[in-house]
Amino acid sequence: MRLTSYTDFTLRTLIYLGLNGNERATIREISECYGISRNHLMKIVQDLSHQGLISTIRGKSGGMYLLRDPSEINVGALVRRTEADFRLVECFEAGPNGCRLTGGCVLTSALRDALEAFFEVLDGYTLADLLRPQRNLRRLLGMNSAIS
Amino acid sequence: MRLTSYTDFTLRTLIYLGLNGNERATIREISECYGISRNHLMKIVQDLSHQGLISTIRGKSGGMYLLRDPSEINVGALVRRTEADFRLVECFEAGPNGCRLTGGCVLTSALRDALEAFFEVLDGYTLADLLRPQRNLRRLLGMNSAIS
DNA sequence: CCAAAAGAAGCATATAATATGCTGGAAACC
DNA sequence: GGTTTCCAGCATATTATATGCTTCTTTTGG
Repeated sequence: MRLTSYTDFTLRTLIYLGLNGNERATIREISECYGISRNHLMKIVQDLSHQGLISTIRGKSGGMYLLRDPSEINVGALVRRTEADFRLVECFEAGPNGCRLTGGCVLTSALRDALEAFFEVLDGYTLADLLRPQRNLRRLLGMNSAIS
Repeated sequence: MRLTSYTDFTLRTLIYLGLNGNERATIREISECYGISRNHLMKIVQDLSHQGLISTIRGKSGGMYLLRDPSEINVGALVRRTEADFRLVECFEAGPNGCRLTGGCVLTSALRDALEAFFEVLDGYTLADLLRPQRNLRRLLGMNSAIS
């Protein structure tokens, strides 16, 4: 019962960019700030770019920045996308080799409901909510105290 | 975002035993019925035994059976126990190498709330609820139509 | 009493998902 | 033109989990 670090890093990257305002941030900069793998972050950044959430610019003095207002980026929707595998139990996919109880078992629907409840909570948050303690977060990341 | 098959098998074993009434069931019997590993099931059975949910009897004509009424076995409580690792994201454990945002980040509490919502749904179910379509389930498992 | 059936326990190995690394390429800027 | 940065694909490492193996103890039926 855990999310992938892919999801974790996706959220943290968006937080970074949200705090960074209009400045461009590079993959190297973010990966070093959080102490995470540059390669891994690269794929995350590409996904965010394909989703239209950020703009990436190559070359010297390149980098990335948020394309949308933080209040328009919903956390639940984001996690649903980054977290690919929601098969809580084997029987979620009723294949030919599935559980013999498939079709009569209440457990599957109970777990689906529980998962839905999980996401409904996250649906109540946007990136803007995560950025709320802005001054404090910027300090924690060692950003300049002036907000752009 | 998935549960371990350990949790899955635990629930399925309890369903089997619930349907099996007062009869003794062996590990071999259950593992063959569901097509799962006997070794893995052995550990699950031992855990269930240690938790006091089932009684196990060694030797010829041995086996196991439920000790408690299905309505007293809560699904949420069960999953909380079998699922050991709830560290949704790295920052759940605020170690020395943790995320730099620890302490100011709203994400952690959002995820905790979401996890709580997940379990609250499961807390609403007992094993008895899972056994409700009893006749149908017994047929799916190829059990005798007479209920003990 | 003995042999077979069944669970107990510990350790070793396999599998699969995920994360990380590496190499080469292409765009943008100075 | 060279350096910086993102892009893309593939290869490897890591980790959690699941499975397998061996030996032992208990129980019962013959």
